[in-house]
Amino acid sequence: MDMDERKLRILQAIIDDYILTAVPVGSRTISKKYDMGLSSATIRNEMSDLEELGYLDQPHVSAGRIPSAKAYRLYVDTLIRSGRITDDTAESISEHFAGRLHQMEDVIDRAARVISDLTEYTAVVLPPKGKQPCIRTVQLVPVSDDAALVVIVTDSGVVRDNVVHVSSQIDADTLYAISRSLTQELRGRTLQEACELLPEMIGRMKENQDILQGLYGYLQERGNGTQASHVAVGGTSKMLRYPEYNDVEKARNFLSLMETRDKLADIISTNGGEMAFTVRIGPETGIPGMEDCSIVTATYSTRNGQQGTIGVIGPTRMQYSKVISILNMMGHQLTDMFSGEEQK
Amino acid sequence: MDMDERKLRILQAIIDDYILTAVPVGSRTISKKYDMGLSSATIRNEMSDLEELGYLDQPHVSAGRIPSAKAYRLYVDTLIRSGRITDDTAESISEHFAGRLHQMEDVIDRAARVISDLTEYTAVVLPPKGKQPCIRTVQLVPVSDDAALVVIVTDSGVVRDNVVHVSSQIDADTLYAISRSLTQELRGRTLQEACELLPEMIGRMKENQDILQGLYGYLQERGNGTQASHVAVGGTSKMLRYPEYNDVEKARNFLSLMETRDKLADIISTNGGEMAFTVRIGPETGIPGMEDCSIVTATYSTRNGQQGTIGVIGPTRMQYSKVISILNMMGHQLTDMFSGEEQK
DNA sequence: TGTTAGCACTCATCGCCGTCGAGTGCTAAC
DNA sequence: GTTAGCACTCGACGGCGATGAGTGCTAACA
Repeated sequence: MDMDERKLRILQAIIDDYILTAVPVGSRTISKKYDMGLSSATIRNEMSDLEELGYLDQPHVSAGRIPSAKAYRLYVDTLIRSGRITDDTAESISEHFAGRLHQMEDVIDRAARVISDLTEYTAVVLPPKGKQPCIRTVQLVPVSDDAALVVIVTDSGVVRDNVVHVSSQIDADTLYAISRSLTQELRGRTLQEACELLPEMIGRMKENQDILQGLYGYLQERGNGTQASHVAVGGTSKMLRYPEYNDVEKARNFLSLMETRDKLADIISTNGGEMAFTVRIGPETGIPGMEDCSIVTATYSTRNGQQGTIGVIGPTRMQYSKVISILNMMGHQLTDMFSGEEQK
Repeated sequence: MDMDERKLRILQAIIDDYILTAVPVGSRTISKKYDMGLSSATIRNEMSDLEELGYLDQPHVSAGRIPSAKAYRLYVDTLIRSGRITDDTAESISEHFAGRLHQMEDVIDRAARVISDLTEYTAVVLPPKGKQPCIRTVQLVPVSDDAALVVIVTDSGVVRDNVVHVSSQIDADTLYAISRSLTQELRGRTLQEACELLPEMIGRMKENQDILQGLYGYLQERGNGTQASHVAVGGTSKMLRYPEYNDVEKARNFLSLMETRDKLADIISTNGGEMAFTVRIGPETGIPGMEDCSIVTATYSTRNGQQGTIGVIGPTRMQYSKVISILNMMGHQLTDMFSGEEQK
């Protein structure tokens, strides 16, 4: 026994229905609501076959069937292949970015909110990351009599930094001079390279050692781990709308996962990196306690090839087609924003 | 009939017990667990009086009593007056700030997490705000050939800024010169004043008009509203630990409130501003749907007198003494950090 | 050989009801 | 003023039968 056209149509109907209602779907429902021209008895036989094939599960003997992870997988794969992805929300997305957004974090936050609002699921957005950005300019700005701000501009166009920093009574012009020489020495290096280079420089430049020391300390910290710093999450509470999370215990689990941002970043960041989309269904996520969640992710990229990730977390019976289409749009939108002129 | 010493002691015992157990407390419990030297019958009479006085409520005839908002109010007031606030977590708090924190936002975030971890409730931290900070330095840093970054350092010691910005092919030295003259013109002004001043300057300086235009646009946006931008929240999901939020409906309400950061900021920011503490109990919060929440807030201040707020949101039967003591410590800690040397 | 009608069977859900026990209010005695 | 005793209330819990959705199987039909 194997999959034929009719089985496929029935499976499709079952999945569609289950996504809508979250209730185990029975043979009668299929034969009536989705006029197949078949009686419930026939559907029943087919459903029995589908169960044997591993596409359907039965919560208990006298309940309807629910799609298994394998079924969703098939569903999603054919969905993507057939390109059944609507574009009707296209302008809606760019509207949401109407106001000017300066900081990258603002963009990320906004994106998470928009995705969540459009999909009605929880959304996560990771900032671009990838090959280490190169330093373009280093500049010191006086903050108070004994502190200066270090601004490091990298070639990702996005400015990552500002650390504050002691030094004994230096006027603005001197600081500028120091900035110039720092820029000359460090331009084109990655942050890590700069970090390795600094000890030697500290030995060389005797004056202003304290500034360099501070810069060194800052870079060291920056290098280690804090990479996955700003994860934007939108619509955390939306998950509670779905009956599968009516259990308070489950809800708490989910929410505390959403709160530990670094774990979340790990989960969302697609290890592959090549693919436009990743859809992980239920157990495929590999996260204990998320067996009835699915995670859909897409990537966007910046001018210099860094990649960021956007993702949606929802119940396994998620509206995949809608979610994928929205992530698709949003990915393009973000890519445009980050590769276009920075002024936008 | 009025409040006497014994009634007070009984009320205290009831509140203590209810805070611990979240279960309506009966007369027998009081007479046995908190040896008052009184039989349950006597307690019963007193409880009846306390109910008449409005300090106790009865969910239904044959259940125990639960403290009313009025009772908590009394409890908190005597608590604060008597200074029953322990200091045992003092060093624990400063430990949590061991790693150097550069950005104000990092401090705020960390503070929210620490408060939440120590209290076991949801914590909210607002950044300092108050009188408009004055500009100390304006500096332009080249980002790419046709964009520059504006860094505005204010006297709050905290640097709030960076906007990116077009201009046609200017080299670093010219940018520095422009920065100097901008600093000269704008030093000591508030952001709003600067905003008003700019149109005139735009007329005067013919070259580099585009930079000024961009700066103007940025300041205008910055002035309007986006003040309450970065609210830090910690331990959102902690609220679900408490039986009063076992209802999914309630939980969702609460969580979506936590997600709309601007509303949250409104709620938390103490309008008085003078007081060290604010404790709003149940209906006192004035927020529909939060009748069984209490909000405790405290303030901290920065070097130049700006004030920030830290707060805890929990069930009305919150451990007020613990919460107040922790907020107290944390307030001092933050005040120290923001008024001390910036290097910390 | 595939489809369908019919039927017995399963099982979760719901409302009903009696029991249990915590807690109260009242009264009378100390 | 305090306490013991007692009747009473009422939510929580568990057992029970009815209900109904849904299945699997069998036999008849095209």
